[in-house]
Amino acid sequence: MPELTIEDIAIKAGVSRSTVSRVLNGRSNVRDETRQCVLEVINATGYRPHAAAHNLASQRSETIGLVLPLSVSLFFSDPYFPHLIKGIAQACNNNNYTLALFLAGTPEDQTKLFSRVSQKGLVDGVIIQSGHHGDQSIIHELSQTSIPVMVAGRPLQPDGINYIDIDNVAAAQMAVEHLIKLGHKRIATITGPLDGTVGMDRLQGYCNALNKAGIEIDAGLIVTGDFTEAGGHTAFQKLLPARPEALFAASDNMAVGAIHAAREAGLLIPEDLAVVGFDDLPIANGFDINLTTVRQPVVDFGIAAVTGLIDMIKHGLKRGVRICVDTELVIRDTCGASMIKANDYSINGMRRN
Amino acid sequence: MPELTIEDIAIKAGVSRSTVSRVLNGRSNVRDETRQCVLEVINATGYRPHAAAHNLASQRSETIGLVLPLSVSLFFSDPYFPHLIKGIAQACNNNNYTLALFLAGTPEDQTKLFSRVSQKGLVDGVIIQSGHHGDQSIIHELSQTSIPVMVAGRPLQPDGINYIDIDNVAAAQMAVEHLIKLGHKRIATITGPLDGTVGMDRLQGYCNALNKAGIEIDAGLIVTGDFTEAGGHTAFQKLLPARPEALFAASDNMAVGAIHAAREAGLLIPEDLAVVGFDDLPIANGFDINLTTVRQPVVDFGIAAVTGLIDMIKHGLKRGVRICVDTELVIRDTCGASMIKANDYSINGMRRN
DNA sequence: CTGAAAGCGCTTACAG
DNA sequence: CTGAAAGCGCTTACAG
Repeated sequence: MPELTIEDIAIKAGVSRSTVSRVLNGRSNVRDETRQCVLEVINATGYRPHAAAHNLASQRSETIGLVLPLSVSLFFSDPYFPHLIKGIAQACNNNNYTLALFLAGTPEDQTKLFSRVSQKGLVDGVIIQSGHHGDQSIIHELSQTSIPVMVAGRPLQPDGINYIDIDNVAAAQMAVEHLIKLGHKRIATITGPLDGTVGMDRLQGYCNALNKAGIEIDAGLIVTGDFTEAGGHTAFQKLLPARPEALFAASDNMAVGAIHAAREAGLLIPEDLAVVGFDDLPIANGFDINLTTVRQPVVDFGIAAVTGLIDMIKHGLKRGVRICVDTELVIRDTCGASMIKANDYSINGMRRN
Repeated sequence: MPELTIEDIAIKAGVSRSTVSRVLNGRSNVRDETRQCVLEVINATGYRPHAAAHNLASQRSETIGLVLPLSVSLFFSDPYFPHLIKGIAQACNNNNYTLALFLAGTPEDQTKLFSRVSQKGLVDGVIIQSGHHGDQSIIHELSQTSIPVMVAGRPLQPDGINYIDIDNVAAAQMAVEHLIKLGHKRIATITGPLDGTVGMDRLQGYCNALNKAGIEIDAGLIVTGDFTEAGGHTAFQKLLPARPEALFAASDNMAVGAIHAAREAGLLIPEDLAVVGFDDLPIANGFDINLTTVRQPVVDFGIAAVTGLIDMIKHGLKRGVRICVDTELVIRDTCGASMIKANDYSINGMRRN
């Protein structure tokens, strides 16, 4: 088929370009009969407007950029990111936005990224994943431009920055409080990397729960992990001498690794070791483990990030927006029988301001 | 800073818009002195041309689309995809292309995808991941448009289609031949899903090797897996009664799962079971397993896909292009000592036509 | 080597 | 409710 323009459609429909444009953009000021006629021609010809022409004339690219900075090396091992991307892609599709992916592969990429992403006419808004220290500068640089930015995950210095996050402190606290209510005292934790807010916050939640219960914090029960299964395996081997009776792992991957390590050491789950994880991603780890864990709705998280961003794109840039997505404790088999219902623990209400 | 246009730069540099445009696009027909002067103004002002205006006037979007169809559910569990995306993103960055990601989340997405991707002025070319049967139609539809398409992985009906792949048959055959040379006869395999070419081809390679060595194929030694660690674990439990002395797993994830299952059954690796995997992704599984495996250079694969696509974008659409990326057998500890050097096995030369 | 001018294919006040 | 016209910010033959 020949490359049709809006002009061709106008002629075929016997109207002006303006009218075709109005129909295309769903404006209301078109007579119903005219609209039908134009739509018929569009459907018959399979016409789709030229994206670049539309973008130039309307000064909107209908494209959202997703920036994954260097430090997101977990991109390669953590199923979190595919699910996040799924949510973001889905929300983009539903809102007729195109998703542009900016993945920093090298430090040079990272520096070039800013100039590419902030090019006029390329993206209408940006979602950027918060990582560790090295990525803070690009977050702040982007947030200072005139283009709307939503950060996924609380950045280290959140002042004036729009971000979406779950309440990692409260979620971790609720997980550990569950273990405490079951009567455990020697509760260990395998943390995430402590150079990012996620790892820090979940450790804070662990400490809060112990403090609140009047249990002394024992450094021998805290080991730093890296969110991977292998990391959880290694970490638990380090914890073994401390003889924990319960474990809060800051990710399901680490929980699974730790459980394997515990079983290799002859421990029974949950009899000898009660375990709570964190994530509950849609595609679980399989195996024969039915993990009690904190569910974070990653896909919905991605959708909410896009929705919040589009809101700014359409209604004007804001600063200091915070979106909090709920988590929920999902009680399964790795903590033993329990009378406590899961929804006693859910953190209520998606809050925004 | 104000939104500068090419006009502003022209005025500041005391030249015409045409000349600024030539400098921006690296044309040679500009006096050196003039070029320097323009570049200085550009650097001083931080000017970047408006993407949409450039796209419209030049009829190039400098954007590549990556389509991940529905069936790529492995997207959520297989580290293959992040690495592929890394290679693609890196090559896009290096060639100053933007990467647009089209991820089909639902069957409705899948049908809408075609119309979005093929919109004029949006992408200059498309890379689409080959999956199983359900995705063949979108591959063929896209390949029939006037926009260059490169399929990642051989599609089921490859006629007239451009694709890039590794030689899965030869690679699997080389892995199994290694086991045969080590003296093994009862060689099992855990395959990938058999509704895609990857799983089919690696099984074919396994069969080829056995046939060539005059070893009878025993259906009891063949179990279908799903490329995941948990799947490999389950699959090996099914293989146990058949008492294999060696195993070719069609992915490293499955190999790791199988090794865990074997150890749980009291088998020693490699003494009781020699294992070869497939993938050797940059970020391995950790653990204490030093896997002998077939290395496929996924990142380079992504780069080659982009390079091949850009070649078509710049030098005209082609049909039936085939790019083959090399694999290599990497001998480590899971097959026992061996005198055979790894590079005796490499499949030589990146071939193109 | 450089500039004036037409054109890329849309959108959007403006006028009616 | 509809159309003529200007404009979005570039690129690219064409002429010199």
